[in-house]
Amino acid sequence: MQSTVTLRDVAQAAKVSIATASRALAGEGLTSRSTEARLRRIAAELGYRPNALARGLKTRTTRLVGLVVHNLTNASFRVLAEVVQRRLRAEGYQTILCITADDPEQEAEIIATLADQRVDGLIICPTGHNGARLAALDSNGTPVTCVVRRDEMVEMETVLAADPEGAYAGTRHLLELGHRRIGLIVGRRETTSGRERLSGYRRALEEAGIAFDPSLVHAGPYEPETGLAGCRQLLDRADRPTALFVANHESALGVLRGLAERDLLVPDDISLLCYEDMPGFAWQRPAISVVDSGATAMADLAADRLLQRLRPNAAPPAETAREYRIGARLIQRHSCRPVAP
Amino acid sequence: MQSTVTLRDVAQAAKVSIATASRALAGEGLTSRSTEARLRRIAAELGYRPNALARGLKTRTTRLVGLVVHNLTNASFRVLAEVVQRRLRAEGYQTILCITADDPEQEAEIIATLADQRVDGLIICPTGHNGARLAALDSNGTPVTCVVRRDEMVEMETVLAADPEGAYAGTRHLLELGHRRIGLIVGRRETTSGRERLSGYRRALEEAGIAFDPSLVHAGPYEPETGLAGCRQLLDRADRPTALFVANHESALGVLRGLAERDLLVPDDISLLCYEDMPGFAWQRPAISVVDSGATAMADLAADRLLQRLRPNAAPPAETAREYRIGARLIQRHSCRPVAP
DNA sequence: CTGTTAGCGCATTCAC
DNA sequence: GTGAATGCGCTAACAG
Repeated sequence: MQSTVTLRDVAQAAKVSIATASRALAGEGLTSRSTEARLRRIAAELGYRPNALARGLKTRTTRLVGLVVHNLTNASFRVLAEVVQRRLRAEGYQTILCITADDPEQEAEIIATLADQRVDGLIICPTGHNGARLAALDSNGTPVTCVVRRDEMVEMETVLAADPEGAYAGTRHLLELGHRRIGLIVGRRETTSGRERLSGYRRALEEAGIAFDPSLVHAGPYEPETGLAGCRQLLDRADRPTALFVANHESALGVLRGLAERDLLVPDDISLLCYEDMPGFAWQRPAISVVDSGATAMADLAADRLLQRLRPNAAPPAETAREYRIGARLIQRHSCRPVAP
Repeated sequence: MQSTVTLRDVAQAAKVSIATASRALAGEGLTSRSTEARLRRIAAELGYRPNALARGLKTRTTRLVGLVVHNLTNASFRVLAEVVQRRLRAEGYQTILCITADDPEQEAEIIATLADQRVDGLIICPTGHNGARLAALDSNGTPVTCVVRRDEMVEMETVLAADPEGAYAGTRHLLELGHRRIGLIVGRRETTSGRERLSGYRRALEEAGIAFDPSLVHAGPYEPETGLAGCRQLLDRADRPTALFVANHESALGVLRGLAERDLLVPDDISLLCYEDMPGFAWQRPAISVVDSGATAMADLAADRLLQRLRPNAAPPAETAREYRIGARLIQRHSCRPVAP
């Protein structure tokens, strides 16, 4: 039992006022060299640690930031959590991780609680139903940075993947290999990524002069089951697609399963391209080609942006919130092959 | 700009003292029914939200708990993060998630920072090098619950998987299918799980009257590479094992890869059993049998234990810290088969 | 049942 | 360069 050594204890031990102690330990040359050193030593000996609550109450800054995501299963969120956490800690911030399950009500409650804790900032993948709350927070001086999804209701600093371009590049790649019937498994239209990836796919087809065939598209929730269902649906067609573009990342497992069910070999029988890289894809046999959406870069940029606005000096309130896009990259491995002539 | 409405604003608006306002909103019948209702209404109208910092400073309780894990890649940690987060939030606690990367120094810093924030409690998978700090925290009134790994240096409440029994059960299963040469890929001896799973494996062999052959064991860090290396090593033997028990969970990907390299079919050419279930295993083709170490149950129990000690009434300081074990379960899918006669 | 008074631990203004 | 005093927002005695 030793804890709870306060600034006053340090001051008493050093026979100075508590104010001096505070200044010495702040260490910005507000005290004499000697007392500063002395106080520092005594504080260390006593094991003094400033009470973050008291400090926060006084300074109105907690060095806490909230990170709000839908889950930790999705690879992007996982990367986001790890990267943001690390980046912020390097700058002396603690990360409070919260999970909304993509539920607006939970999200609302979480935002409120985070505000109660007086977090200094917030990085969030919004559900899209609490934009007003986020905007209020932001304009009250708590910077909010959105990631992965945009909240359509309101203008806010947002870091997104370049999904239209990524899906375009992926489809294009397949097209260049000679594929004409490309099945697409994608997220629902209600989500930014679902919509944007579909649009990239369509644009690539159009440019290639291929008519868009809605029956080649299977949209569904972000779950393996979607992949399995989509796979079956597409494979049951008389004119089976020669390539599958799995642009709903969580579906990949289901698609792999569906392909195995039909004893279809990748890439001999069918080409396979996925969206969003993850460790499993590279270890797969054959290793699966992907459009890497750049989760790490997104996380880093989100951290950068927030950190930037967190710095005391800066803070031009909002020259209209900017949107950032992280470019996608095609990573060719061994799951795509030219269509047989 | 509306924020920062304080208790005083509410009190003034209601023309009562700030203390009365506090009591009314606390709502434990310390005020008259009518004023309570009135204050509650006014507070809502004004959008009053208590300042968690001020409250924490006063009450010495923050409803913050720290969750410290090595990473978010490991399935157990992911489950831990999701479950603990959800369970605690249901009880009004926020979770501060921190990642140590299994590095004692980072861990030490994290523990200190968490203490600075005056977290009410801590759930941690310890590196094993900061036991003293954890013990100090605990005996200072901040309950600490360890999970997944035990800190050998010190007695503390700990929730672990029943790894010896799990490994025993898994090995036993393979034995009962007639396998005699069972390759084991496992974590390093320095880790609790590495040691314990190895011991379970050995015990099962002994009971079956089979001599332990160290060359059938490949121990290594928790990475896919370990699986690949182990797989190659074991498969290169003249007397190739007829079954592989992958008890270092992260290695599974590498093992799958290694098997594919050699064009070995599971379960026809070789049986495969993994430790720790994860979504991918069930979706694999063939679906992979596993010893489920019960990550969810562990997370729930850890949350239960901490919550229990967080309740105001309870707190018999420490009748010698207890250790809990979550039983493992064998889940049979389609990756194991009797050895050919 | 309600108001007054005192801090929680710290940073900071104002004197000296 | 240092000390005394003030208050951040809230809860908890202590009176009335």
